[in-house]
Amino acid sequence: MNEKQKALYGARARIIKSLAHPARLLMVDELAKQPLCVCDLREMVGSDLSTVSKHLLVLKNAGIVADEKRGSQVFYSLRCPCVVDFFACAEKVLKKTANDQIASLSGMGRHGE
Amino acid sequence: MNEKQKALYGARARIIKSLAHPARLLMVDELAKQPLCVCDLREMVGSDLSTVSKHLLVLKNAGIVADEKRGSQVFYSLRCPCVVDFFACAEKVLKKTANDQIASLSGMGRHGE
DNA sequence: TGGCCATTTGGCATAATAGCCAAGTGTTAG
DNA sequence: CTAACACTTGGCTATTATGCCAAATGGCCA
Repeated sequence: MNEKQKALYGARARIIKSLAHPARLLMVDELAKQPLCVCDLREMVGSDLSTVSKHLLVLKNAGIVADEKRGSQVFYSLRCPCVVDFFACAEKVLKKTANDQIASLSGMGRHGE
Repeated sequence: MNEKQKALYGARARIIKSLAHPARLLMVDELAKQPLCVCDLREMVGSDLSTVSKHLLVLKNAGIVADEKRGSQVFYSLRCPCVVDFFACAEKVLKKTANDQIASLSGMGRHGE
């Protein structure tokens, strides 16, 4: 892995890593429908407000969401809607894994495992 | 976030998290072209063999790759090629971030920042 | 069988994350 | 000005991830 590759994959990894958390995925999912303020998201996630705020900072630093102040509230919105496509792929992986497990079970008598 | 959601987003997060590392992204990128053995990947990544092996275990546990023993070697292959689509989206995020930064620079005189 | 090769596993030190509470900042209302 | 609200930041601890070395495993060939 040369310097150029290190920079390229490092940048990609930072973005993907910012999504790699259940609460942040939920927030992205909700923000795909409409912009929401922190307190809305706090209710959905169910964690401490400071925790939610920090998760949003992670997403913001990665360029996933944008923040906009409206009065005393801060609304977050999805900057790149393509990230929700990650869900479909994750679902495919899960489904394939489940299918393969079932297949290996029904094939047990014939070719071991 | 109720129990059902927790399970759903937790499962998705586990998959995405398994990809959230530069070395693993490189390996996925290479495996998208062809199956490779651990020693091939070790050369590409440039880390210790044991490190590469552990990265592959992470990907395997997430269902991203499959392993197949051929003689004394172990070949890994991509189980769900859709994961490479993550790259395109990550690229979009990076590009948009770069564009927005340029835009904010040229707009500086007019609306501050 | 002995030895070599490819790979995995154990162990450990270091670093990064997560999440809570408490304190700080900024905004609106009275 | 003060109080209440929305949010962010600091600080701390617990958990998890990373990556190396060394040792263990499994296959292949003389």
